[in-house]
Formats: sequence, structure tokens, C-alpha cells
Amino acid sequence: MQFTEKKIESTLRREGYKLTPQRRAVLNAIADSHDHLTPADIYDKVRQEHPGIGLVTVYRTLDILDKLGLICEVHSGGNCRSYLMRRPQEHHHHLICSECGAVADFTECDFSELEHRLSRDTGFEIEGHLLEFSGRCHNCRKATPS
Amino acid sequence: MQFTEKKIESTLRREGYKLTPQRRAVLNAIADSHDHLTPADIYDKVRQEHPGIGLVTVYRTLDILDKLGLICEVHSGGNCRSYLMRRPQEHHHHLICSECGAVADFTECDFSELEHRLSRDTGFEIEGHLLEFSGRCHNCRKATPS
DNA sequence: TGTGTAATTGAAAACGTTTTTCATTTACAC
DNA sequence: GTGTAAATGAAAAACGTTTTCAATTACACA
Repeated sequence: MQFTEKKIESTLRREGYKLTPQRRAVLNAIADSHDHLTPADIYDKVRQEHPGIGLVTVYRTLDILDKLGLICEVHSGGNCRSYLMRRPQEHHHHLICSECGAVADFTECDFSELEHRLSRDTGFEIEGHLLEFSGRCHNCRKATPS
Repeated sequence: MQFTEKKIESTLRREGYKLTPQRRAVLNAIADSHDHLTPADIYDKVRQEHPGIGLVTVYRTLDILDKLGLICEVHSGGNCRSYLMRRPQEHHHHLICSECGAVADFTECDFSELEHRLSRDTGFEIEGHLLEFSGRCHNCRKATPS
């Protein structure tokens, strides 16, 4: 279950942000899509129903949503700034289709042992990790079996 | 052990690339540094000994080295295009200090079980993964213990 | 239900990074 | 040496992103 629009709106309010139609539109665009979207993608989607919106506003809204942890960034595929809705609370990772960009989530990742070993070997205090798998999704495999 | 300059030069030749002084300079700049460098960082370093070089050439050389797999990209820390020398042959990952940018390598990563499970659950055919840890390196921890 | 105010917006311009273009130069096979 | 295709550097274009600023707007409070 994703953050509901309601939940996001109340979070924005709680943090002192105003709820403008533009922000709602950006929110909807991201929530409606299961893929990761670049700022430009989001701008294009939003403009269909909200022609006057500025790209700046999209950027500003994305910054806020990212800062509040309501959306998260995806890094794979050369593209360095795409966003997805974030599932509530839980730490998770992405599986990204290298052909169509479809994204699947998973939560499993137990690095405790590896982190302990790395910490011992390198002297690093490990704070976080970035894990993404890439591959071909079900649909793309059916479309062109390799 | 990193790729030696000799090894890299022969690889370039084998692939039909010419060995220009500019390419050597870029190569040296990356090889001399243990950190990850952005194209601009590399440009700055190279210009000290090779003032006439153009930023374009740095970019072009990085593209080639990346395509040949002689250097690799680092993603963490918001910065989306930094390069490191690549260790020969082996698959490896990075541990990146969030304070000073120091990089440590490690090779361990056994995702066979997780990949199998993900494949079964999502229908993805998994081709690769991106794994990076972030944390505070030995030096930074000593400098300002938290 | 108004009203005041600080937050938000959009347009334009600035900015940094990366790519393209093109005439000149250069590494290397012969 | 010489010829040729590849590589270079300068300039300009093309991106993506941020800053600036005057005008607008959401919302707390009366």
C-alpha cells in the first residue's frame, strides 16, 4: 500500500507547507504512475491537466516531497533523477527493467553480516546502502524471449 | 592491483584507439587518485600538467574508458558521474565515505538466493545489480567521533 | 466571511554540465 | 616520409537545474 494522497497532504500541512493545486497535481502524477518518472516526465504529465504550471514548480515540489521522504529516487539506467512514490515506513529496494523501465519493489536485504565484516576490514562506520537489481521484466521477456 | 597504465594502453590500441598525450594524461589523473573524480575534477588535475587540453577531450576519453570497462562509475552521494579506476576482471562494489568521499572496495556479494527468490516472485530475469554502502571512514571517525 | 501575510507561483535569466559541430592537427599504418 | 582516418580544441548549442523577482494565493486569524 502506498501513501494515500490524504496521508501525504496531512504530512505536508503538518510540516507547514501549503496545499496548492500545483502540488496536488504533481502528487497525482507520481501516484498514478507505477514507473519512475523524471522531473520532465512529471512536468509533461501535469501539464496535460494543468497547462499553466511551471517546470520550476515541479522541481520545487519534488524537492519537498523528497525531503519529507514521501518519494524516493531511483539511480539505475544512467538516469540520475527519477522519482517513485514511497511505500510507508519500510526500507525497500527496486528491481528495474532495463527494457521498459518497469519497477518492482522488494524489502528483503540482510547485510548485517557483510556490514560487520566490512566495518572490521575497512574501519568504516556503515550508515546506509544502495541496492538495485536490473533485469528484464515479465512482460518484456514474453514480448521478445531471448 | 589496478590495471597498469601499460595494460590500459594496450587495450586502447587493441580496440583501435590512438594513444594521444591527452588520453595518457587523463588516464594518469584517474590512476593517481584513490578517490572518485568528476569530469571537472579530472579536467582540473590534467590541466596542471597539460594546460592546453579541452574539457571535451576529457569527456570523450572518459566515455571510451568507460565503454571499454577500464574505469567505472560511482553513484552515491548525489553525484551522478564520478569515475574510478577499475580493478581488473573482478566484479566489485564500493564503500563511500559520506564526509570525505574516500572509497574502499569489496568483492563479496552473494545474491544468488535473493535473486532466485525475486525472479520467482516478480517474473524478472535478473541481469545485474548495483550495491554501494555509505558511511564514515576510519579517518573521519577519528577526526570527529560522533 | 473577510483580511493580512508569509508562502508559493511562473517567467526569465543564470548556471553548470554535457554534447555537437567543424576546421585544424596528429598518431600511426604503410 | 607520406597519406589518411582519428583525435583535438574552440565555440556554440543543448540539456537539466537553480536563482531571482514581481505577482498571486492559501490559509491563520479576526
